[in-house]
Amino acid sequence: MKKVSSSTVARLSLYLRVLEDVATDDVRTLSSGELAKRCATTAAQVRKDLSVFGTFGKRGTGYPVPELVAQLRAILGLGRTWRVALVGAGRIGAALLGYADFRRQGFLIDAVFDADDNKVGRSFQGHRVRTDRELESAVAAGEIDIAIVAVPAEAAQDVVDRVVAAGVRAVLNFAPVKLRVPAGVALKNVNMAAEMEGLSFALANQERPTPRRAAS
Amino acid sequence: MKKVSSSTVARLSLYLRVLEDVATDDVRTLSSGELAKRCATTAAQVRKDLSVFGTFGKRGTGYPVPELVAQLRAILGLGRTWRVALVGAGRIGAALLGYADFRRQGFLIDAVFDADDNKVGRSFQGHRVRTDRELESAVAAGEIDIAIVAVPAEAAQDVVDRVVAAGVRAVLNFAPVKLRVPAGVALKNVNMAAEMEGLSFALANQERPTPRRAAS
DNA sequence: CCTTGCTTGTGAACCCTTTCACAAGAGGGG
DNA sequence: CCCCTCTTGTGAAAGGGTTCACAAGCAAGG
Repeated sequence: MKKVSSSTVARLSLYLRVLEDVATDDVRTLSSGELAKRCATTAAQVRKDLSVFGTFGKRGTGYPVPELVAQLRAILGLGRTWRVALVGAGRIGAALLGYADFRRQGFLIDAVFDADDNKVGRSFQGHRVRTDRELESAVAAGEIDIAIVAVPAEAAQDVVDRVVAAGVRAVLNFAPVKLRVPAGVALKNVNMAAEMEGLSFALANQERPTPRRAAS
Repeated sequence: MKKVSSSTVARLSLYLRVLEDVATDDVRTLSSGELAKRCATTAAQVRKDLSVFGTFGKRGTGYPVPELVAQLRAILGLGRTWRVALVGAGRIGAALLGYADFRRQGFLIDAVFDADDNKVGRSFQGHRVRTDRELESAVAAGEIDIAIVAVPAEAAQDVVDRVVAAGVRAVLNFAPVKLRVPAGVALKNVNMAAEMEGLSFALANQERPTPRRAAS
């Protein structure tokens, strides 16, 4: 398979969500322009993104919604359940445990770990917290596909090294640091602090009020 | 001020974190190469990023850590407190309320809103939840700088329209949709579902095991 | 004071992503 | 059956961001 940029994949997620949404309104077909409008992008971008994976549209008509939904789900690998381990049962970890969307999309949180012995043994949202020391063995035995790292920044690299050694090949990191993973391991970051600082930067460096007409 | 790419700003956040970290070890000076290594980027990238804002380094020596920390904090607008409104006191919202890092970095959650009358009046982490109907007036009166949108996808665009109309010019969106904001309003997105789907894509389309030596 | 070694700052080259523009194709109406 | 309109798929152009490569500059040691 040719190389696919991660921005393209991120947009496919959006397209899928919008398509599933309009499908419930019994829309049978949607043009790239319509889809683009609902995803805040351009028609050309939509077509380029989809064309990477095949020819799904019909000229003059647009894209058949139910078929495209099925195709996107297949492309994104959403046809199966992925087994997820959550490392770190702090506030963020606990919030994720209750995030119903995850299970709906096929992500099953299968094991929860924490290094704090006060948390070990307790249950959150029906998930019993296990000790950090069982991490490697449980991950290796449980055929975990994805690890979510929700531990303090200092501990994050260590955790990711351990889960990767235990066979995990996809990691979602919430710690505000750049993690190093070997080639062949997928890594995504969610860095709320950095996003907030980006907003801070934007506010601090905002141009003085443009009294002209606001653009779209 | 010239245009600054948002990837540059995101990296500045990382640099700042690393620099604050090494500063506690009483490191006085750090080269672009060292900083790059700790941020998983390149020396040239570090220098390019910093050069956008001025000349901070000394040739032959590197960057003076305490001074650069101060400069980065100033650039990112972290010298002051930003007033934040949280809209949506669900799981994610509640997790953010307890996120101590926010306050430490100068983000003060000043008001919490929810549309669910069962939540209104209750307190989370010392923040009393107010009714969604007070949103506009409270935001306008409270001189809120940043709105965090942590409501269901269907409600997100409406919320952002309302807070923008009430004068907010920076928004952090957790809903899994692309929001539209007028020019002059900064918008950042945190889309966990999309990140997970990106991992799913990576796993589903992973090359067959490369039995060769793993690259760095 | 001069030489040597190291590091910055930056134009230029490179690469990747997005946008443009248009030929090709589908469908509907007369 | 033909024409007209609409939309896709895609090469080519444009735009941005990253990497390269090197001159300029600072420090330390002899």
